[in-house]
Amino acid sequence: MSLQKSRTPAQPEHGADLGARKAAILEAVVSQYIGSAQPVGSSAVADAAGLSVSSATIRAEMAALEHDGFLVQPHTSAGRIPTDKGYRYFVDHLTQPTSGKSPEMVRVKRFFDDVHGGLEEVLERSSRLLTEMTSYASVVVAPGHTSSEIRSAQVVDLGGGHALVLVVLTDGTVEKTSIAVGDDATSDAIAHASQLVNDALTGARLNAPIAVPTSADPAVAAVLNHAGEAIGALATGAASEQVFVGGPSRLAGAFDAVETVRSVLSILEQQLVVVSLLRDVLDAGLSVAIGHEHGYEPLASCAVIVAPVVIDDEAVGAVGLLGPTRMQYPAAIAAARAVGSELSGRLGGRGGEGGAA
Amino acid sequence: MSLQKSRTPAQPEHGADLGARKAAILEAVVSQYIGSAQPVGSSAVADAAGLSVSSATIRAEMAALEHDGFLVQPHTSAGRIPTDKGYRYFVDHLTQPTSGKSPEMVRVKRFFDDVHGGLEEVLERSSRLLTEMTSYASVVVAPGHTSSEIRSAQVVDLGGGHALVLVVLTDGTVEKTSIAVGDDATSDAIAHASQLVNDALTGARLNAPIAVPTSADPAVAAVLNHAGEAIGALATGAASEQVFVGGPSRLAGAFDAVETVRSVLSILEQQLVVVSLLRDVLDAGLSVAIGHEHGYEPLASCAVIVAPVVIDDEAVGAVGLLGPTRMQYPAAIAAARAVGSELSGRLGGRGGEGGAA
DNA sequence: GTTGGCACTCACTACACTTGAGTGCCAAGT
DNA sequence: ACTTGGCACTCAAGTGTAGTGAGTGCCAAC
Repeated sequence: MSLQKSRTPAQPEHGADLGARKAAILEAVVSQYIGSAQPVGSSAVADAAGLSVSSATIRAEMAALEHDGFLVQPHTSAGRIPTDKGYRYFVDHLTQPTSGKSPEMVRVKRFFDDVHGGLEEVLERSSRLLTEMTSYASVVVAPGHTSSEIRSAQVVDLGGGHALVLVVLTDGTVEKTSIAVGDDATSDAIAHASQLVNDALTGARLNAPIAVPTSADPAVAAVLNHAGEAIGALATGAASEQVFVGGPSRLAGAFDAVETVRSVLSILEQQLVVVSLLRDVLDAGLSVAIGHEHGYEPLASCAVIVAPVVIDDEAVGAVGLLGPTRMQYPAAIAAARAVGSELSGRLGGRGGEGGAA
Repeated sequence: MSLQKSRTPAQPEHGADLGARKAAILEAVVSQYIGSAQPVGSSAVADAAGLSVSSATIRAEMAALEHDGFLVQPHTSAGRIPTDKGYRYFVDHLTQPTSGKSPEMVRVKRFFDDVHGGLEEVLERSSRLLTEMTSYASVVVAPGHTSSEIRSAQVVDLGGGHALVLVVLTDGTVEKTSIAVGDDATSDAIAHASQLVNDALTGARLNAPIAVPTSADPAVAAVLNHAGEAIGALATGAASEQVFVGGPSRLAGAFDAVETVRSVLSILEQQLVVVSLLRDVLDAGLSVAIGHEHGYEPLASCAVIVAPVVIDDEAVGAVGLLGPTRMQYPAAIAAARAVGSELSGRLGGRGGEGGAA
């Protein structure tokens, strides 16, 4: 019943609380299973692992690993498969934390050097980059604009009794809503209102209460009234994050049960769920959540890798990867971290782009 | 060897060129197969169809239908399955073209009455509506802005040597790019440039060559230069359509081969391919393309339903549904048509929204 | 032209049997 | 106290044989 450090007091251990040999065996099982998706038997481990012990010894160790919850057998006469706990140990202890200049880092860096364009484009292409590098589904959650400052605000006459309210933020994004102003609003009144709105709002913050000006001219006042409502709606709307999901089709190949595929895909379609999933994982202080570790039952056979997007020491967004529990953790983690940190640099450095044309 | 009208010269036919009874049998097979996904046998047809003939007669007719390419047998002792040609006949002749006020029409109309918001939101929610009504994957291709007129154009200083060029179009959409203007561009110079750009561009059309003004002031001229390039890029960018894909997870359940699911999903992720698929089908004058009828091999087991979005007698966009060949054609067609036409009305009527708050 | 009857085909299931991968245990060796 | 080879045991997967039943095609009779 003793789970932790026990049973291997004399071994020269450097793995952690598992004993070097058990750790090596666990690693062999996990890597082989990740590669083949087939249960791994004792002789396969004996052949592969650097240990020079017989399969019988390995069998004994594997039995212990199973007893301790790191491995399971699908049926009596089969090899072993890692449990969530087994994968967890693998990522925590058996994976060296991205030694220096990983190839992923290099590739991501080069990619970001080449990308130009607006915020949305950068985010979307980041997500595509992630799925291409890892062949898992990727998620990029963009920071909301809670703390952004308004650079410019306008009301543009669209004709036909309608106008567009648009607000430019310091990070280079534009929020807009169209409003009905009624046929009697002259374009002069709209232009006047626009001027007032711009003067009043420039420099304000979206998350602070916003004071919309009034006017003595009733026509202008009417427009201002509509615009005020619209801006209020914009402020709440802009606070919510944008989500970019990339490469869900990659998941279809990862599972063999169609039902699993369906439920996982349908989760990915619900952006709110995805966002809170990532947030939950980050809040729990994890960068990897395996199987049941995140509470989302439909994703029980998935692992989630998350890396925060950090600006000024504050996590404002996240990038994530979603794949089967038997996923290529080292590469995937490296990729997610690299993209997360590059994105942090890019977004933190400045508005969020790199020049047109 | 004679395919068309023959062999049933004496029958009171109103089906078309197949004979009323064959048509009824074909219809029974198709509907039952759509429902059950199981091959349909002669006795099942005899029970279901309104015909009062024995299964032996039905067998003979079914053999003829198979000979003519409307049905196939998966193996000798199985029932029959419709071919692409069989489905085609079903949709063309055995489906009354949306008699008046279909429930789909009603639901779509009510939906559009309730939806408010900007163009993108309307499109996205349309796509969601479609997949919810039909449980197939939906595609909404929004019109490009080729013929839209510019309502307003501005350059907004973002600070840090960057600025945002934004163009508001009559349809209420906003196109934007950020540009690097260099640290020496004063906010006065940018404001001045913005004024010039707005004066020059308001009323112009994006698809016409755009003349960007110049200025004697070198600082302003530099900004104008950058803005000019950006606007050129915007014009080409804005011409391309926006694509909204909804509910791809619905496809996972529709096929049992994982490989099919994967390839179909990956097609759906390539927006360019989706757009040309819809365009091809429309150009061929079809509203339904079944199996191999569209040339896209990976979608050979899919059917595509398309309805154009028409403004001023010109097809500027499209809505589509993608499902297995054994799909609920009547309902799906009705839904696509309804959404297509409502969308046409909405977009054609005016900028593209319905008032905020 | 329709129908009931009938022989035939063939996927599917069940069952028994074999095979082989893999285990757990144990007694002997270091 | 570990390690190891040996051995009995388990069980999924593959193979061969029947039996079953859905469904067909054909044909003679109506």
